[in-house]
Amino acid sequence: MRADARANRAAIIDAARRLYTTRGPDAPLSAIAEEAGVGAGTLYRHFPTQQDLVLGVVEWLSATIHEVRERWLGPMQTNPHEAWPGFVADIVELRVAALMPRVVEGVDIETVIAQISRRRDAALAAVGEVVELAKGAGLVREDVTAAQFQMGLAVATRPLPSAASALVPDVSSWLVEVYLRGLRPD
Amino acid sequence: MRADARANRAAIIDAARRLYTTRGPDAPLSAIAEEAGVGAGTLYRHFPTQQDLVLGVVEWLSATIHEVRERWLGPMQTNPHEAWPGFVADIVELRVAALMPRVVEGVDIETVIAQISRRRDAALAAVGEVVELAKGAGLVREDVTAAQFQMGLAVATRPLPSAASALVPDVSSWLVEVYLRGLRPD
Amino acid sequence: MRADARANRAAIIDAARRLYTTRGPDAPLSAIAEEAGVGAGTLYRHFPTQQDLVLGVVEWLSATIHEVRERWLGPMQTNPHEAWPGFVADIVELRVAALMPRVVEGVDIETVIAQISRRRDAALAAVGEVVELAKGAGLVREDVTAAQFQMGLAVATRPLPSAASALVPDVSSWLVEVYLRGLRPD
Amino acid sequence: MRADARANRAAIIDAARRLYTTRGPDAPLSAIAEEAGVGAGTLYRHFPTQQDLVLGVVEWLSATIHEVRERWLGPMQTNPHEAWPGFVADIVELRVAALMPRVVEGVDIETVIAQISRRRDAALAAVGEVVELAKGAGLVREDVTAAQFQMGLAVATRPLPSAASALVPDVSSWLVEVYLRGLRPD
DNA sequence: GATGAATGAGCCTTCATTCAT
DNA sequence: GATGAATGAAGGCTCATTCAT
Repeated sequence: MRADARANRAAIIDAARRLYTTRGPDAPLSAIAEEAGVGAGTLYRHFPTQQDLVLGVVEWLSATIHEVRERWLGPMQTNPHEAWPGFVADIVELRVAALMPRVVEGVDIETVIAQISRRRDAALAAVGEVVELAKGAGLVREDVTAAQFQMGLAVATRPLPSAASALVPDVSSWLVEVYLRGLRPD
Repeated sequence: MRADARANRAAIIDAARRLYTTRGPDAPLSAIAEEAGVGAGTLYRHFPTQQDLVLGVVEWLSATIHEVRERWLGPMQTNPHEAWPGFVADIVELRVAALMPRVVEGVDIETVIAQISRRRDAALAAVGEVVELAKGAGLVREDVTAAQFQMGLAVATRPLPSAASALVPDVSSWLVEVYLRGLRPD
Repeated sequence: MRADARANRAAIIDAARRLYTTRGPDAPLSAIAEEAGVGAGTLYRHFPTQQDLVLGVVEWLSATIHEVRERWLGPMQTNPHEAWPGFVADIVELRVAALMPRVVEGVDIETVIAQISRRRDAALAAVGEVVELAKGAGLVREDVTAAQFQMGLAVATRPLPSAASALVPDVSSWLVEVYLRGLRPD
Repeated sequence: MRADARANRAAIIDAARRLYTTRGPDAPLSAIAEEAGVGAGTLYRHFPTQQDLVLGVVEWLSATIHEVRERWLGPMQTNPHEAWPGFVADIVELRVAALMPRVVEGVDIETVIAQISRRRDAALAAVGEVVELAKGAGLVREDVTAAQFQMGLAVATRPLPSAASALVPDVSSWLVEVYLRGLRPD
């Protein structure tokens, strides 16, 4: 039954990610369990504490960031000015920001930080490689760190309450543009 | 008891504003009542529905934005390059962003939008006057609207979970800098 | 200001009577105060406890029952068979039953009974006079007491939840007919 | 835990029925839960809305009415005059009336009526069979419907505030007698 | 005397978490 | 291992009652 368990684990992480993204950070655990197609008990078997679920989501995030980096490392070396917006778009697509609140809130931070950090550092290193190439191409100031870049992007793309978009259509992509422009050297 | 009631009303709005800013949009109403130094029933007398509380906070916000504009209109005419960062800092200080989720979420939007819009438009007009001066001084691109400026600032300064600041110290002010740089004409 | 106070007192009793009749026994005291056009404090000044309000309503009831008796005593002597249904209809109209739950529930019965009883006895005596005439005309069995008659009528006409009337239209008047028929001697 | 759940469900219905009968239609849900020996959450799992609890009680009522009909159908055929009061007493015993307010009030009537009606019609049909036998024996007028009979009985036996019985001892059974007498053909 | 604001207890409801099957 | 039922602690809200003006 090892295969079932593994599939369940993956389903739960995916469900958590989707629900946090679509329904916000207050999605009930029961909804996650249902979305994953498992019972509440199963969720707790796999992730006894919130930290564990957080860690699971972080693992998924880290792995996916590596995939993005794989995809764009070549293009960024060949033609950085053309590739850069595509890379950024793919990172934005991950909705890191939407996950962040749950990832960080309501959690014994001392405990989780240590567990997260390795994953996070690996992901940041992957992002950093691309950012370095962007610096080389004059797309990003020299003093910008990978962590700053990633965090800034996360903040800029945090989902807005739907009603906000009514006021300023497409804030998010406008803001990413402004952000990227602001990152450039003078 | 008219004076007491008015004081209580103001205390509740202030408490709501502070708690939404510090503890996030899920601050329990009981906490707001306690912070305001009133009973739960008093909160309900003044603000029977969430909309009413939201509207109260929006009113406070609108009034305060006008004060900020009063303060900076002169300096922006005299010496825009020096005044601009100070104006922005004052707007940031209002933590509009921290209030936004509650202002927009979990509320019968159709109903409240109409009531809010007049206040909001007035506030945006006030902000807009200053932004126009900034455009005149070459600090902001011509195609930026007051709504875009304000919303972008709000998103950039939305409070992060405290743990996030551990990773990138002072993200918010760094991000505001990047944002302002990105707003400039090429 | 004696006149004002008296008018307020009457307005409160009338409001209580109307609200208990229309909105049921759970009408909030604040609604009664509003219906009476006075503040909550005024209601409490006149009727410090529920008993007092109950007593007030009972007084109104007693007085009105006497009026009904005045109106029908003559006709019942002249032409009892014709007058009897009219008398019953007038008593039904008082909606004694609708008031009963509040009159009797949630009240320190030991205390209130003593205060009520004199009024009630007077009212029952008034009803009794008419009932005696009905007995003389062969409309009511000899062993029926005024209290039984009144209470039975009250029970038979207690207001039904509105949805119940959908099932059996006009239950109340049908039931009063059956009741009156059941009261007759064999 | 399927067995436990079923037992809990039954216990909740029984508790609701008993509390509505004894403490009136305003019995707090917490009291029902306690009486049933379950937590508040369990009550909500089984009956997420008031409609659901109402429906549960109606189901119990319908089933029990059928049992009563089973018990009396034979006797009513053999010896209707002797059986009739016993049948009526058993129906009275169900305290349908005590349940009625909750069954009908404070409920989205449009929604629940449809769900209830089948059960109710079946129960009325069962009662109707016995009533027809009573008509055949000259105990009930021809124009009385099963719905009228049942509703009249319900109204006549609705529980009185305890203090009312002090005035007229045993109103309920006296009233049922009068009611039955009133139902007879002239 | 009248007013209506303030209070706080109590009820309804949701949801994270545990546990029997 | 999986399931989903049970639990109980909050939180939202109402309303009887008190009290300052």
